[in-house]
Amino acid sequence: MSTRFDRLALLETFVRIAERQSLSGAARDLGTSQPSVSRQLAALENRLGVVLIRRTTHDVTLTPDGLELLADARRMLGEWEAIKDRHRKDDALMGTIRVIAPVALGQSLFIKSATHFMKDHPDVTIDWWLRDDAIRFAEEGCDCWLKIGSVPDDTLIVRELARVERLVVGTTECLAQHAGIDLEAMPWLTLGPFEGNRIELFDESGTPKTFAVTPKMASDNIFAVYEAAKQGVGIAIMPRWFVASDLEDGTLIDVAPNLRAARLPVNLALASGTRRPARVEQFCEAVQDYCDVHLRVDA
Amino acid sequence: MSTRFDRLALLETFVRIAERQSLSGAARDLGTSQPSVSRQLAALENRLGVVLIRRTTHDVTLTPDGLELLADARRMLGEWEAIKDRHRKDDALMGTIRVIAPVALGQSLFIKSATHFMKDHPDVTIDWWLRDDAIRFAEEGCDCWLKIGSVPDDTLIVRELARVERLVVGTTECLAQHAGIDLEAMPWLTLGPFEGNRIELFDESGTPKTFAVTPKMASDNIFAVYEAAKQGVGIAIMPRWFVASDLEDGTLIDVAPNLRAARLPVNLALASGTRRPARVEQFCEAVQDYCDVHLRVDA
DNA sequence: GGTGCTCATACGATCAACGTATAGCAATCT
DNA sequence: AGATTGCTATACGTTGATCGTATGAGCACC
Repeated sequence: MSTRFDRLALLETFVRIAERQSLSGAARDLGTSQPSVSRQLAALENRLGVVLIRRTTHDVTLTPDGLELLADARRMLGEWEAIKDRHRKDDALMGTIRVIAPVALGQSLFIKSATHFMKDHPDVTIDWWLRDDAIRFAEEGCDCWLKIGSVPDDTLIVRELARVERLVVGTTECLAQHAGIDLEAMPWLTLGPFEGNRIELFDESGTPKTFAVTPKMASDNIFAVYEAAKQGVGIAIMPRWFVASDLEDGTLIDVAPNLRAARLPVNLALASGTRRPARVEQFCEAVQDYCDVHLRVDA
Repeated sequence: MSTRFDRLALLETFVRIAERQSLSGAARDLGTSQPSVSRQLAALENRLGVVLIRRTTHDVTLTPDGLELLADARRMLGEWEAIKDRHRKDDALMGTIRVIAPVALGQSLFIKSATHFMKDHPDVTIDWWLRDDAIRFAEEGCDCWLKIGSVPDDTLIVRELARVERLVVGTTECLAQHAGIDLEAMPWLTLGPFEGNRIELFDESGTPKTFAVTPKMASDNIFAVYEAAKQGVGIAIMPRWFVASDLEDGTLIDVAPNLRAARLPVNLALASGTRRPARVEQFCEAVQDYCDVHLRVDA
């Protein structure tokens, strides 16, 4: 019974059901009928001898077994894609890439890399989700996760893209206004997630110096901090790439050229598995190349 | 057209064809008809848009694309098995495990581990191939490769099972016969693949001493060397596990207790991939456990 | 040159998966 | 509370893809 389904298709509809949290929704996505989806799910469960999805009339939830399968299914489907891609002579990529990136980086720096990539590959769609909270990689259907700082999930493959240099910047007006004042006593603009009221900077030799500051403004949004700094409200620690043009035209200046904040690693995480679809692989390379140019360690 | 085949089944028949080097042979194995196999292969080639197997009337050869696919296909099929196994509540393993082992180890030490495993799991079949020559892992359909010395293929996952201690042994008669003679001048029985006419031994401090010997016998078979040593023909370097019982009952004795040959690593290699069938995983564990008991570093 | 094997193609037959239609059910709306 | 809407599971007839059998063609070995 039901031994004639395409097993990969079964996994495909299962993943779709899990993502849409609905059988009929998945059917619409897949361009088929709801009974067909229902049958396929039943067939998969029969083959594995496990209930994957607990379904009430209005609700659909994955069982622990289903959750476990979800990651495996996604990986296998990716590998099949990779097999297909591998034998394509023309390198016209297609399909969709799902990326999760931190908001700040995702709406400014990396989006440029992504748009370049889409221009180069017209048939590629990118799902570009910007989120700062920790993600559960196994549950989200994500091909590529950009993250600042370490990646907590050790089932993922991690590639370090860069370690961004961070420096203290402010306007000349602001500095003139507080001339002669200790760095610690300056009006600081701090970024929530990475700094508290204690700021640590390193001199050329790498020895740390901590400053206990009372921030004039604290924000969880780097653009807000950036704007405030440009308005001359205070000084802030900013990544060099973020303020590179401002440093060039003098809008902002390097307040403490001999002091630097700790470099923040920017990582790229991928689901494990030996092969990935060509579009994912090439996208990662493109991001990496972009970082090598725009986030180079000595830039 | 032909979009209704089970893609994994397609891969399955492809692998079978590649292994049997024949369409009709694969058909016999799979319990189906030859035209069906022919159609499935054609369907797979159509889907990938590549010729996988060049077939004449009497000969069947894989194209480079086909060879490339072979490894990927095997991995994917293994992962599907793993998915199935993972959800089996009963831990009754089944299926067949293909193992390639060196002749000497495979016919004596490891075979015991394998038979134990088969007793524990009645529905598991083991293909037990003993070969000393280098194998092309990608081409052979092998789940688990036991090997002495390093594994040349870096696409494989390698686990070191043990580093076997090797010592110089001989009979008391043989020693008495050549009493007072230099170790170098003794009648040596050497094992081709690992020793030439220059033998290197290490003292307790680990400093090497080389001996230029003229072997009384050289063989590529450790059992031949072993028998010759037991007959008192000469002295030989033997792994401790191989002669453990002889050392206990005095049939052979440790000729140079302060000298040891270099420990030989025994490795277990697996095809890469994130998940393997439960039977493979458990077999590897069983082998590992067996080695920990019978090949422990200090034994 | 015959024989034995190979793989590819042609042709009905079968049967599994499809879509449509229906029943049952829960939550939300009126 | 009753009506409505959306959901999933089952029943049923149909379709069409895959199947096995039969056949054709080609190479190798005797």
